[in-house]
Amino acid sequence: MAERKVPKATLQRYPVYLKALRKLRAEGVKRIMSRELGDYVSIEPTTIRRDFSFLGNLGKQGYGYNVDDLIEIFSEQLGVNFDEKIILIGAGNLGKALMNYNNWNHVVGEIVCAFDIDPEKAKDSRVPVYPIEELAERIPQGCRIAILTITGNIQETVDLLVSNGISGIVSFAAEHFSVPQNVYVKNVDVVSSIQELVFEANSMKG
Amino acid sequence: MAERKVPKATLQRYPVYLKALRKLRAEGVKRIMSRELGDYVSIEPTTIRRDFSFLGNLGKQGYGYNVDDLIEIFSEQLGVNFDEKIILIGAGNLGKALMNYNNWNHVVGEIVCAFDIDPEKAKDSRVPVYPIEELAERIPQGCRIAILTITGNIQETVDLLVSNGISGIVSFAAEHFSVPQNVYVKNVDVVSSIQELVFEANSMKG
DNA sequence: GTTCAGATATTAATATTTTCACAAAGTCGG
DNA sequence: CCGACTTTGTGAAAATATTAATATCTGAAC
Repeated sequence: MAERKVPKATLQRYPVYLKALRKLRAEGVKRIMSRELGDYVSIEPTTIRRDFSFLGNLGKQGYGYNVDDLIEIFSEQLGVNFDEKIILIGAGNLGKALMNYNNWNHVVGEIVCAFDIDPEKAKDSRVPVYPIEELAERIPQGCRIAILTITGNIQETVDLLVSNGISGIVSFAAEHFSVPQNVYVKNVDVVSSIQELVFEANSMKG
Repeated sequence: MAERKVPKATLQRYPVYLKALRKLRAEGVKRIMSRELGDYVSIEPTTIRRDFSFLGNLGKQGYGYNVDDLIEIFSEQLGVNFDEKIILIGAGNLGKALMNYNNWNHVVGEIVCAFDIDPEKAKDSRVPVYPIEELAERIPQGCRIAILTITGNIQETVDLLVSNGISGIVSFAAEHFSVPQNVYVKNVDVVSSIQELVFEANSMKG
């Protein structure tokens, strides 16, 4: 029952659950039922139960789920307790905003250091900023995940990251790039998001 | 053949195509086949052809697609030529970074103005920042899309936006909120994205 | 104890999305 | 201008994902 492959669609909802559960716990909720949680995050209770079932028998019939237990399991699964070391590529406006993002630690590891073509321009940052050429020597041991906020030389930079062991990239880059099969990319792209919304809005009108 | 409802999954790929096509054009590519484009963006050629088919007969048999034509069509569909007026809610670190984001204009409209609880703190910004209470009177004519970068009072703020005609929200907020059926929300969440990557990375290991 | 209401876990049914397979249509070299 | 070749567009099949239905389990009340 556990250990089955988690569907992609399900995986995308896990962080939503974790966020909601944390919020609920902060409000003092100790126990929750799939229906309540469903109302809270706008997801069908049935979908929630199935999503949970991939991680084991998390609930009890006639009772629901223990909020603390769920948080622990999801935290584990989503890397919160692994203290993931993350590097940031690009220390411009956006990069700085990400470095200063509070609530970052203890949620999904931390940004350990940053790299930029011009490290001087980001002197007042919370983590060390190194020149991009020093990536190979400066990259932390076991680092798998990079956040990309640069605007030029994307493909070249991505190739460099991949050849240095990065297997997950969160990209803010407007430009497209290619990666090998075993590397995962999540695009965090405001422009694309807006484009989707515009398309939706326009098809409503028609 | 056109005018059929575009599936959600397809819609999410349109911005990917547009980005890739722009890149290809910049490289001098005039014409492309679904297989090539598929290699480029890691999407099956068949999927690409079907995605395209919702917008009409864009290609020619035995030839492929004209890159310029595709770009024009996608730009149109995704609002690039509509000069969409966008408002920004929250003028903190992230909000400022978004305002200063270059390449913003001519890609999907522009941020016209911002709103914040404390407009004073963002005096040096590129667009006017108004107090959130003035939203109703300051919101631009025909504005449909808002970017949300605030951390508290989410639901209340969202309700205000919706009641003032906003039908699309790009949210950077960590917290979940509810919207009516006819309002679309795209969540842009770095932390969630990283969590997904960590989960993937961990299931690779296992 | 025993019963019963209530909620999960899971099987079956439905809906959506992707892929296959191929006819139709246009290209391009000669 | 022809005809072999290529690539699209699309119905049908397969694979995924969601929802409905049901069997099963829990815990509290009596």
